[in-house]
Amino acid sequence: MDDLAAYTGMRLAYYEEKFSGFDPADGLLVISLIRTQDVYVRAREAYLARYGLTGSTLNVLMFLDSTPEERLPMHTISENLLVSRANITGLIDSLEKRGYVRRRPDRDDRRVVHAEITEEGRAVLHELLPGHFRAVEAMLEGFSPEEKATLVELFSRVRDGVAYGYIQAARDFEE
Amino acid sequence: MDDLAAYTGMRLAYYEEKFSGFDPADGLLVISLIRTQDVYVRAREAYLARYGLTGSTLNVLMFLDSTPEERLPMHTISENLLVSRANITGLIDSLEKRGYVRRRPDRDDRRVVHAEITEEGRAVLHELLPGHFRAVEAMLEGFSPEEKATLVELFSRVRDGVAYGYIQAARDFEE
DNA sequence: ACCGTATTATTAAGATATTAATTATAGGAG
DNA sequence: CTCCTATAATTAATATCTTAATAATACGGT
Repeated sequence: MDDLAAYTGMRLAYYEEKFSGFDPADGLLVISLIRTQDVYVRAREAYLARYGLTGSTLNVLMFLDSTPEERLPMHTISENLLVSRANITGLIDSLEKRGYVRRRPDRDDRRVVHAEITEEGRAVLHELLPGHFRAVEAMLEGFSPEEKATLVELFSRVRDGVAYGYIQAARDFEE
Repeated sequence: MDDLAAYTGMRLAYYEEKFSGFDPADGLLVISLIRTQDVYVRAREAYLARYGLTGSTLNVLMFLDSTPEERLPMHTISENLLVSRANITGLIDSLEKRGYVRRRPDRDDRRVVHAEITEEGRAVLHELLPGHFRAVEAMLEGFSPEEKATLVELFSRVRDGVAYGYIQAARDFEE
C-alpha cells in the first residue's frame, strides 16, 4: 500500500461505516484515477515549461500540426479538444503572439476564423516532441501490450459509466 | 472504437509515421487517462454545483470530516490534498465565509492555524454525500471486483512510471 | 541569551479556465 | 426581400490554481 492508499483508506473506512453500503473499493478507484492523472499532468507540465508551453498549448499545436487540412476553424479546435471557444481564442492569442500560429479568414463564411501552425510553431513542436514521446514510453515500459489494452478498455468503460451512471444516478437522487 | 479513439487515432498514426518508434498504444493510453478523468470530474462538478461546492471544497470538507482529530493545521491539509498552501488559504476562506469551517489558533505554535468543520459544514456534506456515493456506485456497477482491483493496481504502476520514467527520461533527453 | 535559518500562513501577481454577454454574419420562412 | 433565429468569435466578469514575496514565529548552535 502506497501512501495514497494509506491516506484514502482512512477516509474510505470512515465513510463505509457512516454510509453503509458504500464500497471503499469504488472510492479508492476514483481517487486513484484523479491522482494518477494529476501526477502525470504535473510531470508533463514541468517538461513543457522548458519550452514555454503548457499542456493546453501543446494540444493545440499538435492538433494543428497533425491534421491533413492546412488550417482549421476555431470552433473545430474547440470541439475536438473539449475546451470552450473562449478558451481557444485565448490559447490562439497566446500562440500567435509568439509566432507559432497564424489566424486566417474563411473564404466563404466571414464569421469563421481559421488557425494555422507556422514554421516556427512546427520547429518548437518538433524540438520538444521526441523528449515527450520518449518520456511517455519510459513511463509505460513496464506494461505489456495486453495490460495497455486492458487499461484503455477499462478507461472507456469508466467513461461510459460516467455518462450512463453518474449523471443518471445524480439526477434520480435529485428528484 | 469510440470517437476518442477515432480522433486520437488520426493524430497518433501521424506521429507514429513521423517519429518512428513511437507506439500509438502509448499515446492512446495517455489520452484515455486524461479524457477519462476530465469526463468524470466535469460530471462531479455539475453535481456539486447544486450544493454550491466544487471538487476542491468537497475534498477539504471530507478531509476535515473524516479525520479523527477535531481540527487540522492548514499545512497538513495542503500536504494531504496535494494543493499549495496558498490555495488552502483560499479554500478555507471560501468555506469559512459560508460558515462550513472555522479557523482556530494552535495552542503552542503561534504560526499555526487550524481549520475545523462546523455543524453547518457537516450538514451540507451529509446531505450531498449519499447522492455522490450512489452516483459513483452506479458509474462502476458494470465492473467486477477483480476489474476494479486491476484498474487500481495499473493506476499505481502508472504513477510509479511517471516518477521513475517520465521525469527521468525527460531529464536525460535534456542533457 | 542571541542569531541565523526554518517554517507557517497570508498576500500579490499571473496563468488558465468557465459562463454569459456582445458583435457580426448566415440562412431559412414567409 | 425581410425578419427571425442560429452560429462564430470575441470580450467581460469570475473562479481557481500556482509561484514568489512577505511577515510572524520557532528553534538550534554557539
